[in-house]
Amino acid sequence: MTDQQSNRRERIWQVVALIPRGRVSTYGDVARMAGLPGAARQVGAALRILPRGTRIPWHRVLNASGRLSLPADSASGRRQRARLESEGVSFRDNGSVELRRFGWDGSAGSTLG
DNA sequence: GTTATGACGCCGT
DNA sequence: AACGGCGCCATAA
Repeated sequence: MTDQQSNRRERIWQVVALIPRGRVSTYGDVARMAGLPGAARQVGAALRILPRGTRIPWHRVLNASGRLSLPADSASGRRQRARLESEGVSFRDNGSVELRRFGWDGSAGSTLG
């Protein structure tokens, strides 16, 4: 693996690290913010391999529909939801989240759901 | 080099 | 709204 590729991974982590507590983003947006438009799947792959106990707020990344991409019944899925709720993020009955997306600058104010 | 496989996303039906 | 199909990008087999 070239350093380009590990840089790509680290760039993704770096972007995710910027998502403030209580806010969320999407795989696609993270990819774009990392300068990797269209590489949404790579964001998921990068988050999947995070070491245990990482400080990267991986749980703040949702899919474009505003829902968890992790199976809701899985251990990590429940962990993700619990962490989000502990940050004040609330969910609808359908599983979509009710919070604003973290985006570029102040322009991020759209409601997801 | 080819073919699966995914924490994805968009569009048409 | 739900589903399926296809594109996308990197890895693994």
